[in-house]
Amino acid sequence: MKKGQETKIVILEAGLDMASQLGLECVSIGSLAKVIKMSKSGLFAHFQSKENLQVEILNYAGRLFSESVIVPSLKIKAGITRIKALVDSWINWSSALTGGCIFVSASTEYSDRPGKVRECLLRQQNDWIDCLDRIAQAAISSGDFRADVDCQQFAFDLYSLMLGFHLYFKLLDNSETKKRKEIALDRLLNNYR
Amino acid sequence: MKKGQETKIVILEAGLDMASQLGLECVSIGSLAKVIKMSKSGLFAHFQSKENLQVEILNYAGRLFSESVIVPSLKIKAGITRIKALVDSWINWSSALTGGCIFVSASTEYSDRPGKVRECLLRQQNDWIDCLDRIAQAAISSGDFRADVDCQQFAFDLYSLMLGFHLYFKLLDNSETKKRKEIALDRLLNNYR
DNA sequence: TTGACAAAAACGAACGTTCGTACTATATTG
DNA sequence: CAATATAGTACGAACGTTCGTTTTTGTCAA
Repeated sequence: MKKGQETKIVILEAGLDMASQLGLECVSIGSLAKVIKMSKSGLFAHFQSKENLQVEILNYAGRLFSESVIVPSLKIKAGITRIKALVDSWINWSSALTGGCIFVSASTEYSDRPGKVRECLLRQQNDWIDCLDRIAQAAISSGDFRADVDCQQFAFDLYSLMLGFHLYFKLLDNSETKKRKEIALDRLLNNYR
Repeated sequence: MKKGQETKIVILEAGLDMASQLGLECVSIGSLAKVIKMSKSGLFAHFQSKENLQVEILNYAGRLFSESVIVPSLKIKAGITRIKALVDSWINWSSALTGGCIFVSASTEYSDRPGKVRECLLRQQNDWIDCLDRIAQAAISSGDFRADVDCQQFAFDLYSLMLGFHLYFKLLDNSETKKRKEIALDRLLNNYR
């Protein structure tokens, strides 16, 4: 790999970390350059604009999410087992980040900020919901879910649950959060069985 | 009311509006002053610091939320009727804001930002969860909920549902969101009945 | 393996603007 | 007339971005 690509990865890694703590909008080129000990202008040259940097951080996070959450769970037998594994790796993903999940924070940050960042995020979120839909379909095929299950409703229910978990876990630091999540998930799955 | 108090309300109103679109951290004193057509320094004098401004915006939002969501629903007969009314006014609350719900965005913004703003937000969120808990307790007393219902779990479930609704509604602009919410709410209530 | 050389990458300085905050002075209010 | 409220000006720092220069890298001939 060429030198420039290596540097870019270092930048994106630090950028993701910073975005997870402060939000994408507060990732400043100056502070990011300071963290990885390079010059503002040298860093800037890799992206040509702050907006591009933000989009690339988001895409970098998307690749990581795919690698550590989606791909592994698709290797597991379809159905409830897969869904539970997915939830586990999903939680690990957001726990691994210094701050909160970047997709959660970006979703609130950019719901009213037109531009490339918002468009990128929207694409990612819709893809993710489609992915959840397909996982529910596979659960129908495997016989774990009833045949008449509304897969888009499943996606909504599961995503909602994870958002609740994220709030309780990251902001409120509630000690019973894992238990709450477990109960809610069991109830959710029972409703579709 | 004194002149200063009137001005302060104008500021907080505009500040809440801006915070709902851009997030509390991006409410700048300069841009806010421009919006309400007064000088930066004149506006600043009301708060002595940006942090105080943010805290006051949050408390202003809290008072509004209490007036338009909590108080009205407590006037309704306890139980399922009250809960449904609460959800309705909760949705109206976040629809009325130009951007998203300020509590949702602030929750992700300040989960890793120590300071007065975070402390204020934490207090509000814990109060709100306690409020949901008491509403569930009242539903038990009224006979709508089973006696063994875990009220804190109810709070978690309902808050999760609302967070999902908020994401679908504000970012994804999903046309089926209201239907999804309705289905999830009915299922939630049935589980506690 | 080395030396030369072009391409790529990183740098430092500066641009104009905005940030939050601190002062002092002028208007407005009670 | 005193108290309160608003305006004006200035500050140092940080913002994103541009520029020209220097350093580092990869390639190819010797």
